[in-house]
Amino acid sequence: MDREVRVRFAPSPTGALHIGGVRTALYNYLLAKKLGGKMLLRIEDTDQNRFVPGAEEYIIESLKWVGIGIDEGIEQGGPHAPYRQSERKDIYREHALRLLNEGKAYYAFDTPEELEAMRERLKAAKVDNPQYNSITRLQMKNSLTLPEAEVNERINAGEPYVIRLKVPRKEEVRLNDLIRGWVMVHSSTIDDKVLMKSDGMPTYHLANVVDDHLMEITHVIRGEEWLPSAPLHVLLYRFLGWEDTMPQFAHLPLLLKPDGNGKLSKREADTLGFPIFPLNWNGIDHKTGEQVFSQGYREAGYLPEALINFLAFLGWNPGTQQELFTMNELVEAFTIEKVGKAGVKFDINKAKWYNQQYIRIKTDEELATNYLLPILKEKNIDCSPEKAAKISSIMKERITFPSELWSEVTYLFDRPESYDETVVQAKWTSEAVRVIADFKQALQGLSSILKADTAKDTLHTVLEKQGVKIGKVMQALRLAITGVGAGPDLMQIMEILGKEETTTRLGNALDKLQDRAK
RNA sequence: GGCCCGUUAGUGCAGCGGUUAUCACGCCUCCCUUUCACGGAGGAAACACGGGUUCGAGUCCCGUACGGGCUACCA
Repeated sequence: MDREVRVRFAPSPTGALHIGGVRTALYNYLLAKKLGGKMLLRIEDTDQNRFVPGAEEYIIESLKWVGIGIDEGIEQGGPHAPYRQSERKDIYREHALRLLNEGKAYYAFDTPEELEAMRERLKAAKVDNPQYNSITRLQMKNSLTLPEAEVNERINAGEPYVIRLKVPRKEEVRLNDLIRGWVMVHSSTIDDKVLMKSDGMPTYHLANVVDDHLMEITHVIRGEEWLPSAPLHVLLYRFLGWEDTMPQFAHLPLLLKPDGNGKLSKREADTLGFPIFPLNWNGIDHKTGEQVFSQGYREAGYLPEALINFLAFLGWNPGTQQELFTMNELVEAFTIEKVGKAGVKFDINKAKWYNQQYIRIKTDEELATNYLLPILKEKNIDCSPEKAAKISSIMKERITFPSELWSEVTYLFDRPESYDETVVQAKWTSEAVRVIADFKQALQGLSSILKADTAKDTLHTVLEKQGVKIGKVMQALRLAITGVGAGPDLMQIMEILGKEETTTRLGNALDKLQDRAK
């Protein structure tokens, strides 16, 4: 029974794609590629109340950005189209009816109020887990308790109804999870789940099982929140006669809050100051109805390869000591058995570290054209590609986000207006002033272009002549040129600034700070 | 409450019956250096607890505690 490996990522378009969803998609993708299989994207839009316009496009764009390729889905089509569940209603209905005819499901007419009353009644009677099941269904309004004639009458009259699964009273349901091993659940703890809602849409459970079977899915990799209902799904496969081709299940540990307890939420991410969505998202809050904006990882300056590497290591580890993996290397190294079982606390620091690593392996030109130049253009600052590459070169080992290519060295584009007071007080000495004055003169006497090497030689000549050690003046010199006390190599900065600009700045500093020397 | 899943340093992990318990992030110290970073060398820091099984347990079993998930005509 050698089937082609087929996995799916099946999000609901109820809003932006959560970062945990990206990880789930990633693990699916890695497994598919590792095993030479296919990755499908299926949109599970069966809840009409929670449907959010734009969410589907957002999901697609997010996956593209991080580099998770889809083989079959709404964009690329495929042999099992449509890949949007709302367009497959007839298929689900057909299967629900089949279960009905075979006595494995039944119609139920109970109103929400009646269901609520039933739960209240059971709670009052100290029942641990109030549910619609093999016992309680006998007291409810359904095709098991009502005469057939009445059932038909109600349906023909257009009365709302749902179709429920007739879960057996006493049965052990087992499933062998790829990550957790055997999980056993007694059918008495599973209730008679609704399969078809009164609006004609299937619930997740039915649609999921039907589609996974029809789409020939071999591995279901999803979040741990689905583990409790997995036995129900096993039951559905059995009732539909599909048990021999039932996919293998793997339930991923959840992403938890960095501190405290609970699963990672948007609210928590907001207060801790890191993104929860891959891309910027403009949406409306379901509860308040207000317009809300969330910054995405992309816009916050995270590189997709860094995000992927970080996410891959949240709950998975290759067992070696390699930390940096390209997508292809991840594919190569991935095994589902190496996925951990415990919930994972989300630590944004590690993501930042990965970002640094990936920035550093980019070429100066890449950094310049993809990040620095666009920023400068937006700020209306003129800069040659060569100069931008040079700046990238001296900055890339010092930054976490590409935006810092500019923000950390704004003095390369604007002359300092003021000087860091603490540095002035500590380092602006009369000795330094003498050296800077001489250095300025020497620089002016230089012919043509200023290179870092010549700047250094020139400085040393002055230093030697005056008998001053370099350590005594460097900070002051840096202050004069940049206005601040720290930054990349000063000689490189002078080269970038050029002779004219450097000497002008030295003159300015000498002027402005002339009374401050100690 | 009930059901299910889990528990190695602050965080992410390695370990798959016998190790001085691995590596990385973060933190601290020192070195390098014109500063800050980078880099290098060190350091502090963990098997939740209690019972078993075994010559031997972080590794297997049971219990407790703690954490998480589910408990909808949401996914």
